[in-house]
Amino acid sequence: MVEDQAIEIAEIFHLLGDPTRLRIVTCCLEEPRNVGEITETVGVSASLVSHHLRLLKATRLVRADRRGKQVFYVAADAHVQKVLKDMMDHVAEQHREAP
Amino acid sequence: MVEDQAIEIAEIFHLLGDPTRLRIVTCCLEEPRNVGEITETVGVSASLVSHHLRLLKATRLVRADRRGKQVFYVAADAHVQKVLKDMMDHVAEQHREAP
DNA sequence: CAAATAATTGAATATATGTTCAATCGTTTG
DNA sequence: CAAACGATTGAACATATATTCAATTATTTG
Repeated sequence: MVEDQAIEIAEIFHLLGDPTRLRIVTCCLEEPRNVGEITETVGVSASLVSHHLRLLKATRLVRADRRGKQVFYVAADAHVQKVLKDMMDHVAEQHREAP
Repeated sequence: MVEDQAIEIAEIFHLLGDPTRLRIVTCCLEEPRNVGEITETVGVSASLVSHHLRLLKATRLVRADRRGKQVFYVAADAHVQKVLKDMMDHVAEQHREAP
């Protein structure tokens, strides 16, 4: 892996590496969710959600789509889903090894 | 995804979210590498490598194995490899969409 | 147009984190 | 046993980052 690749990939991992942000991404993984829904689901302030969404959008981990007063966010693509799935498998595996 | 899961998974992403640490993991992904080799490959001080390896070992992303004066580290399991592969695919996809 | 709703923004802050440097530990070897 | 080598540790520090709060922007609706 070259330096540039490492930096770019690390940047994405870093974004997923915050619990609040990870839950935000997970929340709009299957279907588009507006900020209100995300706020409720994740259980933090709309302001904080918005700050995090800005970062996620900037790195294209989510896409935004305004419909009237509301803005809907959805996770970028299938790769992110696979990454999350693999990671859940990893965690499950770890728990099996050391319960 | 429940809160505990999110925290645990985020913790792992967080570890992979630092370029230096990501390169350390990548370095010992295929076969065990001693700290000297890692230091050379990644191009940072042995001290820094050691600090990062401690974190990676604590979260079981790598395993340590001392052989004489040297300590060899190897990435934990196949899931990590898959996660990295999916993430590389994601980055490649992004570049295809917006070159 | 004014009020209401939904979301964003910026400043401020407390905390976390990556890195460096010097000292120390464990193992081998002369 | 002392010297050498490889790796780890702890303290110190500068920087980055998550969160809060108040103010502001967009959009709809009365």
